[in-house]
Amino acid sequence: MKKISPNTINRVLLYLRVLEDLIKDKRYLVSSGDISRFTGVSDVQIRKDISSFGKVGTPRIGYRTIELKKVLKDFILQCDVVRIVLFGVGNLGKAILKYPGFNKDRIKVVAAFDRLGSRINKKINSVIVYPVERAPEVIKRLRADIGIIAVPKKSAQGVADIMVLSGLRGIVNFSPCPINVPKSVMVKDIDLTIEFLSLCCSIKA
Amino acid sequence: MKKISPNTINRVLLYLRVLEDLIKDKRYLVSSGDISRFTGVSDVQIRKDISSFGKVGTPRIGYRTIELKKVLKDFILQCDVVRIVLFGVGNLGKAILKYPGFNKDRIKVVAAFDRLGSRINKKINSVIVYPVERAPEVIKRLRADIGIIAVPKKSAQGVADIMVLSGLRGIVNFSPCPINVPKSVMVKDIDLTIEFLSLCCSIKA
DNA sequence: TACTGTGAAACGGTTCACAGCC
DNA sequence: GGCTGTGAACCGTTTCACAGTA
Repeated sequence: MKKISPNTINRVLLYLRVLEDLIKDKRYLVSSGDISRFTGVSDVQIRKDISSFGKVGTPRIGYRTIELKKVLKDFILQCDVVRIVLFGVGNLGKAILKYPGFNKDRIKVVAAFDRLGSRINKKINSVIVYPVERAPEVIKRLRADIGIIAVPKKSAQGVADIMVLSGLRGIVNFSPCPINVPKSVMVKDIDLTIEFLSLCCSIKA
Repeated sequence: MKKISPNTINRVLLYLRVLEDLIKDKRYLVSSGDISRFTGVSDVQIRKDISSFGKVGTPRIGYRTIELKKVLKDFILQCDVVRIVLFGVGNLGKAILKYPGFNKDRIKVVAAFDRLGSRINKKINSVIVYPVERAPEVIKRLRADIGIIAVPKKSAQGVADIMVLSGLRGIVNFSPCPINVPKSVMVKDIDLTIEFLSLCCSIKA
């Protein structure tokens, strides 16, 4: 069992998505070239990624979709469902609660938290909004894995602290500032401003 | 003039943000160690990044914030304001239109587009929603640089085609499928589902 | 022929170690 | 001492070239 890099994980998740679509369309064979066309990843890269999990394809034929899906899933995703909690039910938070792409991938927002009294105890898309104080208790009870920070900048670190205390092991941080957490907690920053500015710079080049 | 990688661009944008805060606080000197603490980037990396733009710091003292800001800005961001257009005014689109972080960084959403009659000709946060058909004309008139795809998966490629035709050179794609565009157009995919699943996998490791 | 699998080479980015400077 | 700047070493990832196979 070797360590597999975040980059590879992302790519494999793309392959899995393609495989699921193919299987739904009753296609049972696929080549690395096909997957390349669907994902934009080069075919060599795809073969390298897959071969690191064992020999699963057959030369001249390709990969059997169902088998490949099973192999990739076993290595990548032992968890059946991802339970996430949301901090901050503003515009962005609400959009996440209503995001339609999660269901089919077994991602489930199990609770939301906010400080504003007017938002608390409401249900949004059948997710209950709790006061922040109840976070540790609720998170432990619902056994959430990952938390989303969708609060204003100045509250971000405080929320992150609560998340760590509550036992979350992964954080997606939408706030435009880096947060400080123990190394054991994985953080993924998604900073919209930086993304736009960065893209803008790349264009000029 | 050397090429500078997207990674570096992202880091430099972080430095710039820190510098602006420091200058606002009337701090005129800063060391790479300081910036490291604020951004999480290692101090050596920071010095490497900065030194690729010339010798701007002074040993024993550090960098002068105002000067450094100017140097970085000149290399990174010649554009004064980024004009973006939004395709798809659903939950996510609305959240983007209301995102508060853009103003201070001179990112401006100049127009939005949708197919739904009920959304068209409304103003959201003082941005007008046009019918998709008018996109090429409006985009050219407003001289937008970058477009956002916030439409359902099945419409994503069609919207991307319109964007390319309209002359946009950068696309931020929130839809969960890769889009096909000429190499001259820069694409940044932000796939929420993949992000969550990926984080989940990293946790298990 | 058309595909997978893989060792080797090439590349790019990060870290290290230290020179230079005040 | 404390800081910047930089060539060299290091590491991981991607690409190349090709062996192997039905």
